[in-house]
Amino acid sequence: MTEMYNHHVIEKKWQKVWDEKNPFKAEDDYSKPKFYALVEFPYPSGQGLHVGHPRPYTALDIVSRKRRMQGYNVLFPMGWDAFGLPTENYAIKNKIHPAVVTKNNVERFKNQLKSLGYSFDWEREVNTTDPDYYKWTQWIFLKLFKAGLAYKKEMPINWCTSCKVGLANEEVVNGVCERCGGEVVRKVKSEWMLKITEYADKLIDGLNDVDYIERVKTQQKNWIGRSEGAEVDFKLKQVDETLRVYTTRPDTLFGATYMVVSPEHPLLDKYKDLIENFDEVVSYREKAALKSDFERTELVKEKTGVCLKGISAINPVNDKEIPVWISDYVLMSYGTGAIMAVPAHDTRDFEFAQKFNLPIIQVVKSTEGEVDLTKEAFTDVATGTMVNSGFLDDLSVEDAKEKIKNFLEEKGIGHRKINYKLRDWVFSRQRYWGEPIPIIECEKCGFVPLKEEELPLLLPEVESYMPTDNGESPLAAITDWVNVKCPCCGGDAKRETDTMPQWAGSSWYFLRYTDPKNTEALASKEALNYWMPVDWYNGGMEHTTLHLLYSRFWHKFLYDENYVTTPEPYQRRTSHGMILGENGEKMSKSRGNVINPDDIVNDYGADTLRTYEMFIGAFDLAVSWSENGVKGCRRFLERVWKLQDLVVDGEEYSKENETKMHQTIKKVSSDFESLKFNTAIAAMMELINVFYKAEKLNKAEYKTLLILLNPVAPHITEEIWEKLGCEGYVYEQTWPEYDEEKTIESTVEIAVQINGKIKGTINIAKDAAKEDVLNIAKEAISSKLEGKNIIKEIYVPGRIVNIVAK
RNA sequence: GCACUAGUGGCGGAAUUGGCAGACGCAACGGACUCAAAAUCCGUCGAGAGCAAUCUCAUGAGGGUUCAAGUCCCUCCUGGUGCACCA
Repeated sequence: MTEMYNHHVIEKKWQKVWDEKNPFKAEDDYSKPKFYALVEFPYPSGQGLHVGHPRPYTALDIVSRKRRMQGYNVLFPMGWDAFGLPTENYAIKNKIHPAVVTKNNVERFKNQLKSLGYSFDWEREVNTTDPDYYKWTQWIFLKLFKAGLAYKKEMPINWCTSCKVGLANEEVVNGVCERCGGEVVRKVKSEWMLKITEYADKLIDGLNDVDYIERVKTQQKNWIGRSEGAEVDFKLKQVDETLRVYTTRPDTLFGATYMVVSPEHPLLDKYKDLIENFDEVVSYREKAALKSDFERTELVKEKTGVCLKGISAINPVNDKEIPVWISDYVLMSYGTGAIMAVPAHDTRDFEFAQKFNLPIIQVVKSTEGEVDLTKEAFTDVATGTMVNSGFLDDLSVEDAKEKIKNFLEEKGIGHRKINYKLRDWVFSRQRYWGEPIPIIECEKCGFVPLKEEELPLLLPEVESYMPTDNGESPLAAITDWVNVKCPCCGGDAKRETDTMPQWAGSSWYFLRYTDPKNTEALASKEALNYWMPVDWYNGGMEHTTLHLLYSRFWHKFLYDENYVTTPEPYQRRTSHGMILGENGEKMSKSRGNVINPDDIVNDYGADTLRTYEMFIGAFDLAVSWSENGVKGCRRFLERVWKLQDLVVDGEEYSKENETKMHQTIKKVSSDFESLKFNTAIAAMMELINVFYKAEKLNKAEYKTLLILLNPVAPHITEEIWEKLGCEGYVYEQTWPEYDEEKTIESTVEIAVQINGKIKGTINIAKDAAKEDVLNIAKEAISSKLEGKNIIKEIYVPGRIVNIVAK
């Protein structure tokens, strides 16, 4: 009898071996085939590792370990996305420097990750808060600035009227401040913006050349929201002024019965003397300022608005006078901040028109029957034909769009316009714990970038990390840091005191891993040329639209500037689902359903935790935690361990197990590649069930099992390998091959149906002729065919026979 | 609200992409071992009817296409993620 499986001893022992031998180090030998596996680096929060973290990490650890056994030079790095709000808030509350908080949190995270036995190359660890790192974050910003992609603009921020500080969206709960419950309003502030919209088309087109899961591509495209429409100028009746609108349905211009402008539209202040009810406008605007964009555009809510008295517009195609309204469902941030309303063919306009009794004119009819415009708008483009539209009548919607666009351009009252839902990236934060923006503002010279040799611009020490009560960052209070001489003219100037958002550091970290200690460049051309692109990047679905787009944008910019060598940063992108609490809800302290991975590692072992997280369910779906499931995986590993009692000599697979061995190798190999870890593990469970049934296995079979299981459970498999007296280590073995011929059983069992219902099964040779199979099948169910007429006989080779009979 | 996504036994989930629904695991139940319990091992395990062979129903609900539907189409219901200053 072999001794008990003691995970405490075994896991420590092998982690020590890996630390000393460092076998998972990525080599700088650029002649080997490379594989770059990347997981999203964590934010080192004060709570320590969450059981959600090991899910993606284990997945790519499995792939990385397998690739090494397949002969690749693998880069599988880890680092820390350590700037951020929670650390700063913790620092404010406990009066500890955020750098100290970060250091402690990183240490804890690192120990936890090491206890899980990941094959990270720790020599390439990066930390976004390290000045040697953020020097290059600032450097990229300067490049963006010099390329004209960074600019300042007045933008609204969330402002707590009671704390008198700017708040992150997350800190605003139901319109009030999360800390004090005070009222939150939008306050306008001049902020740094990055022109991601300039890369909108490239970000869409680039998706054709990468291998992302389909829903990630779809979601990115929808987020960018490219739409082809037209801008149309409407003249105001009372003054010589045009009101420009953006529309995706210029074909419906004849149906425009009123206009709506955003409450923030500049035209309102310009003509406030003309607007007889301007006080109503002002009070409406104040109410709108309290709502977020997404509250404003909610369809279910009752539409509100104010009709401007004293101002009206002229529809340019039929010269009809139409009223102008303001309403909060029109956003200043999309299009021109003004729309032409066509209530007959737009849902929101329809609701608005019904509420305020505005005329609804049909200009599109359906080719598939009557349209009832008293109930809802008719928005179907595919079956639409134009009516009541002068020269557009009888055209299809598609043709009408083309004709009216040409018409607008000929008459000079409008033009084609492509619009994006994507907005430029608000890059300023009025916070301490972020990268300082390396810009000096001089009254004479404007915005002056710091010289590159002055980077990194270090975060200065401050008394308090709390934002100041005029909405500036804490840096603004350090006058001797803020007040500098202009590098251009030598006159008095001031530093930018806003810092960068957390997204900045994570937008290029994958480049730094290729050459993390380089002091001359963000990474050397040679390193980038060899390692990039990332071959496989896994991360959460929640990062699909922000982090993934931001980092692709920066990468594309760096490519255009010739600093990186590939147009796309990531060749393949996959996503994992969340791990929920036992009750099926998101894990959180307040719900009391948080599982600490340290406890699982201690009670069951890292190998069990890894196996369980891979076995728990479909990798891309959210799953609930189950302690009993953990036990089941521990039991599986114990059974693998106890196979030691059954092993007999044998250099080759035994005859009776040969097919099963080859099937398992095939299944596990392909399932690891397609993220089906749960079925890969199930296949290995089936295999050991076969061994137990036979009450024996030979050494060759055991060794193959250990290699297949090693990426999932690296500690226990090394230990058994050693106990078996095998040479070397599992991690340096070659990944097993399978023979397709040997995965196929000589006979197959197939089902026999009558009219699609199963009536029995038959065993046939795998290559039996159709005639023979049908005869055997009919023989097998002859009693049930009696008195029936056979109409049709279907045979799907290796699958099923279906007899259609009456 | 908009975008994406999912719904299968008591539970987590499989199903070669239109071909035997429930692999594998958990829980439960019965048995062996034990003074006993745990662990372990063996067995049963979607629902209903029947002594039984067997039959009927069953993949969120309803309809459709097909020899055949968890898988394809239409309508509806419910859950998850994101919504730009959490990351």
